[in-house]
Amino acid sequence: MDNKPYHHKELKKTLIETGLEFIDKYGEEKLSLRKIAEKCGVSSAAPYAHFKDKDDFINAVQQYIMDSFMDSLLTCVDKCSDDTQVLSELGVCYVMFFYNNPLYFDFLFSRKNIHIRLSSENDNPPFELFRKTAGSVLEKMGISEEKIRYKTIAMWSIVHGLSALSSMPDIDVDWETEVKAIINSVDISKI
Amino acid sequence: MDNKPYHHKELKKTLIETGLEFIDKYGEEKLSLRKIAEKCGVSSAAPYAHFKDKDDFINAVQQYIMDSFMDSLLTCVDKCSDDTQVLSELGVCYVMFFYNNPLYFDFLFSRKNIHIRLSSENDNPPFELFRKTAGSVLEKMGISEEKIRYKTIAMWSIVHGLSALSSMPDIDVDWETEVKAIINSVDISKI
DNA sequence: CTACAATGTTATCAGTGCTAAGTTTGGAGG
DNA sequence: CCTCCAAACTTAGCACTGATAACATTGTAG
Repeated sequence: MDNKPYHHKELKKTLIETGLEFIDKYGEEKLSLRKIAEKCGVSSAAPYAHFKDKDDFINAVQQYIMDSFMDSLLTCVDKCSDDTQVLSELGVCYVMFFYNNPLYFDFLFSRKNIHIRLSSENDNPPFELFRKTAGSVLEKMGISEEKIRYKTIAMWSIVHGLSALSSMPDIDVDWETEVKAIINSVDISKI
Repeated sequence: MDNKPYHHKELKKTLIETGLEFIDKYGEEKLSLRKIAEKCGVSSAAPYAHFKDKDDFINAVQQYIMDSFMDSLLTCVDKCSDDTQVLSELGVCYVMFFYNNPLYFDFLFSRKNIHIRLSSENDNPPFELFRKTAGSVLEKMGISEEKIRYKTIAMWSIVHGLSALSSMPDIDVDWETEVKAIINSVDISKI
C-alpha cells in the first residue's frame, strides 16, 4: 500500500531533483518548498531537516545544475586534445548547454551568490575552467600576460553573451550552426 | 497635519518610483506590494487600482528602468557623429550603465518577458538600437548582409557579456578603463 | 447640483516561509 | 535482545504576502 513510511530515506536528493524538475517546467519564481514537499509525499516542514531555509534549498538545486554544466565542459575539454580548437569547442559547448536548457541560464547566473573575478583565482568553476584553458592556450602562443587578460575577458563575454541570447525564448534561427560560425569567426589572435 | 488625503493623485508614479528605490536597495525578490504601498502611505489594496497584479507592477518598474537605459544609449548615439566610433562608444555606454546600476542588469534581463530576435525587427529597444546602428555602420563599410548579422550578434554578445560581468559584485579592477580597452581592442572589421 | 467613474478603504481568503513541540524510527552500545 | 538517543519526520500555528470583494470618498462631466 501507499502508506507513506515515516522515513523517506533519500529525501534530500529527491527534493533536489523534484525541485529541478519543477524549475524546468514552471521556473524558479513559482517554486515553493511546500509544493515540492507535497510532490515528494512529505509534510511541509520536512525539508527543513535537510535545508536551513528556502535559499539554502535553491542553492542546492543550483549546485546540482552547476555540476552537470561543469561535467559537459570538462568532457568537452578532455575530448579536445588539439590546442587550436579547444577554446572554440569549449565556447560552443558552453552556449549549447543553455540552448538545450533555456531555463538554466537565468537560474544559474541571476543569483547574487555567483561572483566572478577577472584577474585572480575564482570560485566560479565554469569561468575558472575557461580562464585556465584560455590562459594555457594563449601562453603557448607567446602572448603577454596583460593581453591574455583582455582576450580571456573578451572571449568569455562573447560566449556568455551568446548564452544569454541562446536561452531566450524566441530564437528563430538554426542556432547551433550560427553559434559555431560566430565563435569560429572570432580569431582570438586578432582580439 | 499628516491626515492623508483620500486621493493621493500621482499614486501610480509614486508607487513605481518607490518600487525602483526599493529594488535598488534590497533587490526584486524582497519586494512586496504591501511594503511599497505602506511606504507610499496608502492601504495594501490601493495599488490594485493601478496595476492588474504584482507582475504588472514589476513590469512597469522594469519599463521605467528600460526607458532610462534607452535615454543613455540614445544620448550617446546623438553625441557621436563619427561613424567609426559610434559602435564602441555605444558599447561602453551600454556596459557602464549596468556598472553604475549593478542591480538593474538581472532585473531587466532575467525576466522572461524580454525576448530578443536576431534576424528581424525586434521588440527589445536597446538591442534594436544596437542592431540598427551596427547595421548602418557596417553597411557603409560595404560588408555583406550575412556578415553583418554575424558581426552584430558577436558585438552585442561581447557588450552584453561584459555587462553581465560589470554588474557582478566583486569587480576588483578599474572597470571603465578595462571596458574601453576591451571594446576598442575588438576591431569589428576583423570579426 | 447630482450622478458616476475613479480611486481609495477595510476585511478576508488562501498560500507561503519558518519555527516550536511532539512522534516515529533506525541503529549503536549495553 | 533491549534500551535509549539522535535524526528524520509530524502537526500546529505565526507573520507576511498576493489577491479579491464590498464599501467609502472624491473630483468632475453633464
